[in-house]
Amino acid sequence: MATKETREEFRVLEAYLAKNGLKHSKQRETILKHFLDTSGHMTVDDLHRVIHRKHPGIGRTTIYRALKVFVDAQLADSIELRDGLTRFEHKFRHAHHDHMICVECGTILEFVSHEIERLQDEIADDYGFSIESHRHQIFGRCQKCTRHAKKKNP
Amino acid sequence: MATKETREEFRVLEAYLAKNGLKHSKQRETILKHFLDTSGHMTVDDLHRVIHRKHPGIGRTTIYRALKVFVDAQLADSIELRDGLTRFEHKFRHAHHDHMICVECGTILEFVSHEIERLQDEIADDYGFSIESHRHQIFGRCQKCTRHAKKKNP
DNA sequence: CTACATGCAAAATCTTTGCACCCCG
DNA sequence: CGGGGTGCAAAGATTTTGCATGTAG
Repeated sequence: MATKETREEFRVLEAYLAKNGLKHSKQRETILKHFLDTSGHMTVDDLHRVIHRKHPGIGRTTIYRALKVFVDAQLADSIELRDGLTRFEHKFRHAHHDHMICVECGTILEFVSHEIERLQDEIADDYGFSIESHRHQIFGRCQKCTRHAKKKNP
Repeated sequence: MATKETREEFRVLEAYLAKNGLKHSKQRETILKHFLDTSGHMTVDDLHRVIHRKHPGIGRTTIYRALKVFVDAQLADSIELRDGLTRFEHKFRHAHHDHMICVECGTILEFVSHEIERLQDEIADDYGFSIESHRHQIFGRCQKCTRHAKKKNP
């Protein structure tokens, strides 16, 4: 587990707080630590569960608010799949990508295609549309679940 | 406004109901008529507002349930943007497409790119992932709103 | 007559807010 | 000390469910 000192993300957060007249707080630091130490695409509940074990004093509300700050500070990205839950992933030094989601086991794969991004820009251009962001999600079955399905229903 | 008789969608619904042991109902027919006569990407509330004016007896719940049936019957597609509302669009004889959403005025443009779909299939293939569906949404400013923005902040 | 359909109200779910209290700077 | 931060409970918002009643087949 990386310590506070080894992670530039803490400095980024401090800088963001300072620039916006916000204050440092023990809770936000704790939440950031756990956010960074949790891999993948976590929901507020995932994070709350983990944090609450060690820090029963930190409530869900604070986690919601902290994550909003992290997103604004460019440390986190929020993504929404089809289950109504907002998930968060690391953004700092994590290049843009899109997602493939297994409807069977919930695994989330990341993919990038500069080709697709280029075509997307072209299309937007044709419409005179200026892109601000996008999301491209593919739902289906991952390799493992596809194999299982074949075994069960050949 | 097309009448019931001129629209094959009613026959598709009947067929679906029959095949699944469901019953015909006046309400579902009314909802389908208004769904078909409403263009674009409507929320349950949009539809309810319109229908309730003429048929105060039809409640939101019934509209929710009817739309679920329409989706199963392949007459409608549900889409979710970023505002937490589920929208519905016509699917029957309406080819697959994706969406560009103006964050300023809410306009929704549709686009298709066989190139992108092909690349998408290729990528999924590389991962051994079998696609079931996808959504590709581009957020930004439409031509009109881009022009306005330029005028205001040149 | 049986099973599906409907409509109201209540429940469920995720997220945001109000408010009193706390703590950083 | 003043203004942001926190945490609990309550409020919001959208969609689903329970239940008594209606009605298609």
